[in-house]
Amino acid sequence: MFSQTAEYALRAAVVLAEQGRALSAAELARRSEVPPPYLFKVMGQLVRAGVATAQRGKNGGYGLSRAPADITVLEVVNAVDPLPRIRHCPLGKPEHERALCPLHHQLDVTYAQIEATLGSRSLAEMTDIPANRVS
Amino acid sequence: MFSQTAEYALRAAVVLAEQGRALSAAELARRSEVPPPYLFKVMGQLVRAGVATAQRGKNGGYGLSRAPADITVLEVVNAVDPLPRIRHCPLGKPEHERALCPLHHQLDVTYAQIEATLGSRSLAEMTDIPANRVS
DNA sequence: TTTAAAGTGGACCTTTTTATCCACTTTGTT
DNA sequence: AACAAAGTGGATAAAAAGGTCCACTTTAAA
Repeated sequence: MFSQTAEYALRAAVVLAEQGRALSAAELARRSEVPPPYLFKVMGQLVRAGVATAQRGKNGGYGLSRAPADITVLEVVNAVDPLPRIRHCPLGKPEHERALCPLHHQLDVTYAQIEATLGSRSLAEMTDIPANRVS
Repeated sequence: MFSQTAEYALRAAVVLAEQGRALSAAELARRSEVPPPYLFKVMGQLVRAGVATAQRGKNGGYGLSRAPADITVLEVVNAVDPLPRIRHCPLGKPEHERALCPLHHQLDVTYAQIEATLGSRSLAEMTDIPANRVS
């Protein structure tokens, strides 16, 4: 359901949130267990989406662009693998142009639910710090 | 998010629900706009999952194995592309063996939500018959 | 009982996703 | 200024998903 890339992006983001500081790609890859060469790809997407920051050159590394409490799980997922929404019936059906057919409406409602759920959870809540843990 | 195969399976199932009778593969493919050769693959999975029935030989075709009101959207999705659930932390972390880390717990909660939502909707509700339509 | 319609299963091809590698650029340190 | 650590971008490879094809079996009807 969620892609492997989304899983990697979330792991890396949560590690950065837990550490509270920038980490080199090598260290971030080790801690998040993301294949090191692939981590560059994933982090590049997070940087372009404005979720992470990259520092090039010696002593460089990756950090979060905002406080963990201000970054949602949804933002991370959307940076690498955007949650789809169904705006038009996949079948060309003209009678479904204005209102989706019941099936696609239901699927879209389901996507909207996922968006709402993940959009209401911050990276801070995903760290192992017990105070932040929510059911 | 939902795979193309799941989309095809749902379309075909809803068409069968709307027609209320068995349809040949050719006619089902046409009405559901699923690539005809691929429809065999998809329907084979629905048959094996006990959601659809196949009649071979002359005048054969595909039908639903139960009344549309007794088949959930979840069953159709699970037949071709099972909703994953996270039971163990994808990282080997021993400290997460008993309780998932907050991140994977949250992802699993999200999957559970999707299951609950799709499990509460029947194929009958996905037909274009207004009486059945639910927000 | 032959025939032709219709689904099955397996091999195969294509596209997308996942993953790797390397030449290049950036930048702190000496 | 030179060097080396560290991220970037593009080419490439491997694996999975999506899609096609065909020889085969089943079955109703003539």
